[in-house]
This record gives sequence, C-alpha cells and structure tokens, in this order.
Amino acid sequence: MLEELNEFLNTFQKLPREKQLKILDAAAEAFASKGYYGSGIKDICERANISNGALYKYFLNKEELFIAVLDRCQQIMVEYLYEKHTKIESSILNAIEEYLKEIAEICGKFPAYLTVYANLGSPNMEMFSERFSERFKESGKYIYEMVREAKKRGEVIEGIDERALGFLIDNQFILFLYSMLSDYHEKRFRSFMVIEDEVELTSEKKIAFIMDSIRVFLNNKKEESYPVT
Amino acid sequence: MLEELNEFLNTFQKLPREKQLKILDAAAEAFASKGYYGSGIKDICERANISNGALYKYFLNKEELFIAVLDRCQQIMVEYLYEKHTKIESSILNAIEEYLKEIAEICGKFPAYLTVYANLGSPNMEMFSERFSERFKESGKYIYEMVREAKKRGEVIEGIDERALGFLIDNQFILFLYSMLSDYHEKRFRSFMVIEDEVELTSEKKIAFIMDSIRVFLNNKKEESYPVT
Amino acid sequence: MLEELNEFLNTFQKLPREKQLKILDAAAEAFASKGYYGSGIKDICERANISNGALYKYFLNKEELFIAVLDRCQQIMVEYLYEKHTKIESSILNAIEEYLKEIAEICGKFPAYLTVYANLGSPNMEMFSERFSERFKESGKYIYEMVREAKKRGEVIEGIDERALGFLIDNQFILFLYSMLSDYHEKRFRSFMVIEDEVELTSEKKIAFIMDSIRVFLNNKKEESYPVT
Amino acid sequence: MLEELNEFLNTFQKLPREKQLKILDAAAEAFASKGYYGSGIKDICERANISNGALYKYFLNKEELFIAVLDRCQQIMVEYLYEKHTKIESSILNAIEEYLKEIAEICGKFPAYLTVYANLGSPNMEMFSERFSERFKESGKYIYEMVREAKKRGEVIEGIDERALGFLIDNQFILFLYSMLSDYHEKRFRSFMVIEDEVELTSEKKIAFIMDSIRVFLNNKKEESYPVT
DNA sequence: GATGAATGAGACTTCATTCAT
DNA sequence: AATGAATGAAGTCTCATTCAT
Repeated sequence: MLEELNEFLNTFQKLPREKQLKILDAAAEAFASKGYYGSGIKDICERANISNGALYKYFLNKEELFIAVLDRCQQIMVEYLYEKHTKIESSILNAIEEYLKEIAEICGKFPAYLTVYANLGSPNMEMFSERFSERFKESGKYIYEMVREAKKRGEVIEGIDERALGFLIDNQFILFLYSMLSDYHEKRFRSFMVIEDEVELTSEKKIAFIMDSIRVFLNNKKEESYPVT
Repeated sequence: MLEELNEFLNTFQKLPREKQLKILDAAAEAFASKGYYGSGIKDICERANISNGALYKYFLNKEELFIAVLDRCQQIMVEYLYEKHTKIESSILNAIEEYLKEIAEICGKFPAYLTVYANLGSPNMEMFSERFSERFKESGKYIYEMVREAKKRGEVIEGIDERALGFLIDNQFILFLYSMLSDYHEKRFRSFMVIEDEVELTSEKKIAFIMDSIRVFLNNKKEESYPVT
Repeated sequence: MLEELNEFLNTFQKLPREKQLKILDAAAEAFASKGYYGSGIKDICERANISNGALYKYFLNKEELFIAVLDRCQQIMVEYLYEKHTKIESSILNAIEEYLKEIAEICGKFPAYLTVYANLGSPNMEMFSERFSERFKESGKYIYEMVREAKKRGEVIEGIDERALGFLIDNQFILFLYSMLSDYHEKRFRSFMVIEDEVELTSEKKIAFIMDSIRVFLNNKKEESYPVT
Repeated sequence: MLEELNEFLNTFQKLPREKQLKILDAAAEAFASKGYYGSGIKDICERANISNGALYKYFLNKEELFIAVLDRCQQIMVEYLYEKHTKIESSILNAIEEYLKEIAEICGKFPAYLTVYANLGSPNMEMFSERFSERFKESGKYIYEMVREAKKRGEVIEGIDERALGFLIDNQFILFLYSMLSDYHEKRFRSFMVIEDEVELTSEKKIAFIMDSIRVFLNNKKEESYPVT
C-alpha cells in the first residue's frame, strides 16, 4: 500500500516544480469554489491542462489529490505565516497586527488554498481534518507563548488568563481569515463595522477594527494604533 | 417560475406539520453529515420514510429542499435563540453566559440544523448564503445594543468601541458554536484550553473558559464567574 | 447486505417475465460472445433495450447480473435436461441417446446460456464456478445410478466399474455439449470423424458417432443403433 | 501489415532466448489467471521486468502478444507431448497411460501455458482458436493410428470403430487435462470418483480411474492395471 | 533500442430528476 | 397526491497504446 502510494507520488514529484504547482493550483481552485464533492476530476484536469489519465498517474485517486492540496496548504501556511512570526520583535500589539497583515497577504496570494484549508472545519470534512489536527496544538502553543512573553514585559493588562487571551486573539485571526474568503463572514464583518454594501471594505479597515478591540487588553495607548485610511 | 415554486411550497405546507418536520429533519441530518453535494435524495427520502417521487411534489429540486432546511434553521435560531435574548434582564455578563448556554442547548437539540447553518459560512456555499445575509445586520445590531446598554450601566470598561466589543463577543459565540459542531474547532478549543484528548470537554467548561476572557472588559468581579465543575 | 441484494432482486422480479427474460437473454448473449470481462454494460443494455441506469435498479452490479444469468442457465438445465431424464424408461442406450438429443435441442434453443455455463470451466471463472459446484455431485450421482440400474438389468458388459463408466459417458456428454458451442471442439469432432470442412456436421451425425463408441460397453446389437442420415 | 508484424517479431527474436521466455512466461501467467480481457499490459510488463514501451517494440499489440503465447503453448505441446509419443513402444494400454502421465507432467511444468491453451476451447476465444485448428487434424490422426495399430495387434476388442474409440480416448485426455487446470473440472472428477474434498486427489489416482474405464475396450487383464496407491 | 509518462476512449457506477401508474 | 421504476448525463477510474526523451 505504501509502496503503491509512493509510486504515484514519485511520478508527480519528478515533474518540474512549475507543473506540479499548476496541477495543485488547479485542484485548489476547483475544491475552493465547489468543495470536495462538488468538484470534478475532469474540470481539474482542464484547468491544469493535463489529460484525465495523467492525473491518475500522479495521484491514486481524488482523495489523495485533495490531501496533496491540503499538504500544499499547510506548507504555504508554514512558509508564509508561521515561520515569519516565531519571534516577537517588538510589542505584542505590533506582532498581532503584523500577523493579521500577513494573513491578508497570503489570502490575496493564495486564496484558493486558504479557502480549502478554512473549509476543513466543515463538519463533513472530518475524514480529512483529522490528518491536520496536529497543527492546532502548535498554533495554540505559539499564541500562548506570545501572550505570556507580552505579559512578562507588562504589555498585557492584569487579571486575564494567558490561555483565555490567546484563544480570544486567535478567534480574531480565524474570523478575519474567514472574512477574507467567505462572503458570509465578510458580510458579518460589515454588519458589525456598520459599513454599507457600496463602500469598499479593505483588509486594512478590518485590521484596524480588530486592533481596536484587542487593544483594550493591552497597556497601550491609542496613538500607536493602526491608522484607518 | 415563482408560481411554480409556490405550487410546490403549497403542497408541502398542506402536509401535517409533523410530516413536514420529519422530512426537513431527515434532510438536515443528511446535509449535516455529508454536505450538500455529498447527500443523496434517495437517502433523504428513506430517512423521511417518503417516496422518491413525493419529495419532488414538495420541492422543485434538491436546491429548494436545501433552502427549506435553511429556512427551518433560521426559524429555530430565531425561536430558540434570538427571541429569548432580546432583553438583557440582568448584567451583560449574565446575558452573555445565558446566550452561550442557549447555544449549547440548541446545539444539543438540533445539531443537524445548526451544523447546516454553520456550514453556510463555507466558501462554496455562497450560492445559498446570500439569501440569509439579512440576518447578520440584525444579529450585529442586537449585540451592539446589548453592549451599548451595558456601557450605559457602567458595566463595560472605558476606552473600547461598542462595535468592536460587540464583534469580539460575537466571535466568541460563533467559534463556540462551531466547536459544538465540528471536530476541527473542538480540537482547536482543546488546544487552547490545554485539555488532553481523554478528558471530556463539556460545554460548561468551554463556557467558563470563554467567560474568563470576556470578563476582562467588564467591571465585574471574579466571584460572579461561572463555576467550573 | 442481504437486504440490499434483495432490494435489487425485488425490482427485477416485479418486472413482467417477458422483460426479465429479455434482459437475461441480452446479458447471456453478450457474456457468451465476449466473456465476462470482455462484455460491457452498455452493450447489454442496448441489446435489452433498457437504459443504463435501469440495469442498476435490477442488479447490484455486473457481477450480480452475471450470477443471475448463471442462475437462469442452471434453471434451463434443470427444466429442460435433468428433470426430463430422471427415469430411464427403456434401455440405457436409448437413455443416453435421448440425453444427447436433448443436449442438442437446448443448445439450439439457448445457445448463449449454455455457452456461458460451459465457460464456467475456464480457469479464470473460478470466482463464479464455486457457487455451482453443488450441481456436479448431483450430475455424477444421476449418471452413476443410471449405469447401476442398467447393470442390474444386464445391459452393461461385465468387468467395468459403474463409476468409471459413468465418468466415461459423462465425458462424451460434456464434449458433445462443447462441440455444439465452440468452434474449437467442433473442429476436434470433425477431425476424429474425418469430415471435411465443406460437409455439414449435424448433431445427428455426432450423436451417431458417439453412440458407436458407447455401444461397445453394452450388450446391445448394432441393428438398434441410431440411423445415420 | 505483414511487414510491420515481422518488424516486431524480429525485434523480439533478437532478444536472448532467456528474456524472450521470461516475457512469454509472464504473459502466460497473467492470461492464465485472469483471461485475455482481464489481463493488463502493465501487469505483464511488471512480471517480465520490462518497461511498458518495450513490450510494444516486441509485439504489435495485446492480441499479437497473446498469439505469441499460444505459439509457445503449441511448441511446448509438440516438444513435450506429441514428439514423445509418435511411436507406440509397447501396448496401447501402456501408451495411453504414458500419455496421461506426460500430460500430468507438463501440467506441472507449464501450468500457465497449458491453461491458456485449454482456454482456447472457450467460445469467446474463437478469434484466436481458428489459427490453431490445424493441430486437431494431426492430433486426431495420431490417436487414430495408435488405435488402428493396436487393433492389428489384437489389443482392441471387436466391434468398435477405430475413429470412435480414438475420439473416446482423446476425450479422456482432454478432460483429464482440464481437471489439472480448472477447479470446475477437478470437482467434476471428484464427484465421479466419490472422493471427499478433504482427501487429496493426486494425478495418479485420476489416471488409475481413467485407465479402469478404458481397459474395458482392450483385451487386457486386470492385473496389468496401473496400481492405485 | 528502451523507457515510462502521457493520452483519451471507454469501463462501471451513481444520482437528480421525470413519468407512467 | 403518491409511488417507485426509468432515464441518461456525468462521475471516478482504468488501460491499451503512443511518443518524447
């Protein structure tokens, strides 16, 4: 079984990186717009400009293709998001803002992958999400550390548990991310910000709005806040 | 087209309420566990104990059936959640806690519907979520009002925008809801709470954890907090 | 699983007998001419004049369809062959001749089914032939009985084991059957009978040829033999 | 077309004999176990340890490969079976027994080839069997001669046609061969011999059983029979 | 000559929808 | 109004064959 799996992976990995990415991109776009069950192999092959049979040379089946897309998702997250933020260089406030900006940036760069990844939370994706549950522990730990460090430095107000604050901040991250990808959460955001449909809602505005709420926990002054443009 | 649609709706609405609900429940369960594309009409009919053809007397097609389920979702939300909480009877802290408890309760009562509803946020559900965007304005407004009232009563600490705080609180609600329905968000919760897989994570514990983070904004004393059991 | 299987069978059995047979006939013809793996569902459906999907309402899959054809084969064999010959009315010689004639007749009537049945002996059909192995014991027993009775009546020459003789006779039956269905065995027959390709080889001639060899075992006189026409 | 075919054959025949046989063996094994339609080129190449493309340098297509296997079958039959038995060295009884033993031996040595060959009799193999029909005339002639010689020597009882007896004997050969290769015919054999499934049925026992039935035609005494072990 | 990736027709099967009863 | 058989397009996947290297 594992050998078999490798047989396919090898064929795929021998491809030029460019072509690999084209295929994964095509799959990610399909899965992002129609979901796993709604996406068809034929459609993906056409997007990737490869033959139907070729795909089955690269991946055992649709499921394995999807997992390959998820792996690429994770790789993107790690490369563009986590690795850049393992160290808090200045204040936690800045760190959070940077993190949000980074989320906005990778959502702009890889919307399809991020969408697929975000969709892992859907209840009928459990068969796939189990594979990636490890990551949560990491993510939780990272934010917890960030908060703890900040507390030591006196940046966090008294009387709040590090874990609870971490969770609260991560919730902002998650829903900010969702709002970049899903119309539903975008509208929810608008609703709270009281912004009309006609007015453009840039990610900068969203970030500023989030920072406004988070700043409360921190011993920071308003003037350092992110300027709303 | 609209007449046609009504024709179907009428046939459905002439059914005894009990049978209507049986059909919607069956559909909700299917959609919840397998998603829109993954669910089959045949499966739904079998769950509902009606014939394949009967369903097409009641609904124009799968899409309309799904929308009917979504309508029922909203109805449940309104009936069991929003209507119960239009007035803040005591402090905002209590109100929030009550709201979370209510969420936990209806998740226990109607897990399938809530799951379907929660999935509307999935990016590939946009074709359906548009119909329900109205609700957000309501929801946002309600929480905003709640916060504003609380602020007037001096329950909220200084220097925080009502809307930002409302958003922050609603984010807790949303992700609490998700954690009741999706394994993915459940695990995320555990990760932040640092709870081992073997230990049961009751909704009471989750609520207490959330309340811990929220209390910070409020001029409340710890002793009123939700008792962790 | 069994319920599921019944679900399909029921749908099929509700069909008018005529339509049932049309479908089985179509399948038998396809399987007979191209074998199990070489035959396609589409081809079968076209022969039977039903839609592709209909077939899957009647049978779980190609395998079950094939088994249904085999069942019909057996039914034909039992109805037209075995039931007619449970009693030896006159001499064993006549019985054998009658049996051969009967084989010729059902080969003319149901060539496809007989062909499918005969093919069960192919080594790559073992997955199916196991189901039908019971029949052999019957068949062997029946011929054994026939020979034993004949021996009692003094029709069989001395010094031959009933079982060995039964086997020898059954071999003639089998290869006579094969010669009606397969070009290969037909040619083999011709070769031994020394009949040119241009000359027609009727089943009567084959039977006479076989009877010639069998008569030796029996205390019969030549003049009673089957007349070669 | 013929030139083309030769082009392929030449390429194949230039290979070292060992490699040729490895390829044919691999193909024979595949065809024997899964039949012509059920066998895949990929599988055969893997068994033969050659590349997919190489096979198409040696053979025009799957069909020609199959024919090459059949040619090898015939070659084996001629080399190991026919050529050894062109002369009756002692009595016909011994000759037959030797022939049966030889069949058992080559079935043990080349089961795959023999199986493929035996399957030529399947009705859906007619497209291939035509090519090999020549052989039957030879085979028939050979056995006919054997019987005629034996008759001259007074080994055969009176009143039986040489051709009919030849056919009868050949039938024993054929079905003995089939019983070595197919479960179906093995079971049929057991049924007539009244041997339980648990008891091993060696080829020696089968041969003894067959000899018992054949001996009747011959002016032989029981004591010369094949010893049942 | 050899390789093995690529092709695409076609295989089996499912399923939303229609329709005769 | 209800049934459930029928439809056929479309889905996933396989495989004999071709072709660039």
